[in-house]
Amino acid sequence: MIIQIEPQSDVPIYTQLTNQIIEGIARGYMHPGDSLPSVRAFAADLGVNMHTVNKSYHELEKKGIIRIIPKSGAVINSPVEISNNSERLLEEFKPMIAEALVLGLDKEQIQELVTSLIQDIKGKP
Amino acid sequence: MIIQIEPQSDVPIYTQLTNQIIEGIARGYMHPGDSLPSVRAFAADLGVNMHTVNKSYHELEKKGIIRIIPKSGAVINSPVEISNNSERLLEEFKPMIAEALVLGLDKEQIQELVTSLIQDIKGKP
DNA sequence: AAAATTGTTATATTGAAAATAGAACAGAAT
DNA sequence: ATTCTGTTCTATTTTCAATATAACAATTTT
Repeated sequence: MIIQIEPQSDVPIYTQLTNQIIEGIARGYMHPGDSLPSVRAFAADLGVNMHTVNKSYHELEKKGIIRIIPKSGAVINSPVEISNNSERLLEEFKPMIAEALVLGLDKEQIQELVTSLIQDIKGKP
Repeated sequence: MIIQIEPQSDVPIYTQLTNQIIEGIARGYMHPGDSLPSVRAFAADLGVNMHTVNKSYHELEKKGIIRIIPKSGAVINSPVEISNNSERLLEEFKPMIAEALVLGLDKEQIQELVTSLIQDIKGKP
């Protein structure tokens, strides 16, 4: 799985990494039960610092997407063992929905946008 | 319209302000053509610095939601005079959709989430 | 059993961003 | 004419992002 980091971006490196790992799982490049690379190996691979990868892993753990086993590694959780995050998801989605509405999109157009994104992600290639 | 700033939050004050203004417009508390308060008055009202409000206004202008008329004020744009932002919206939505998928939500559940948010916002009270 | 690898923790430094503060300017509104 | 507007400038403080080492203890590998 290919990760592309843009050091110049205004979005922090650890967030870029978090998002791309999530997208990689969503696309099926990685599966529940799989281990993520060690923070050191991954950092060396990406050319970033170990702590930057570590921060990303802990962000993923906070979201419930992986579990970090001390002195061992990071493992991708299966959806069934993830606690209910609908509350947090709602709060994360709200600003975007509001923005789309203000920009003039109606309900159907927003649903189309969501649908096309889901198909883009799930229709792997 | 009531704005609530949480200084302790990890999301910057100017972003909190931007999001709440957007939500306020989406909810119909403010309308296209309306003027936003002056940066000074708003800042005094919120108990924050003038430049923080100014930064929020420029963020809103970048999104196309308001226009800033030099030496005059900030005015809410109508949707029709907003250029096409679908490209940026797609990029903003993607990480959230991917996260929702990884957390185990299927297409229908995500659509439901979006629908409930839209109804919450548009069904004013 | 010994060596290597793991995540963790701690400290330190650098650079950028966030937020505040005060001041001054020129155009607009009253 | 006075006030108010957004703009611009400089400056400071604080926080965050990122890097850099180093050391520790437990797990894995050899």
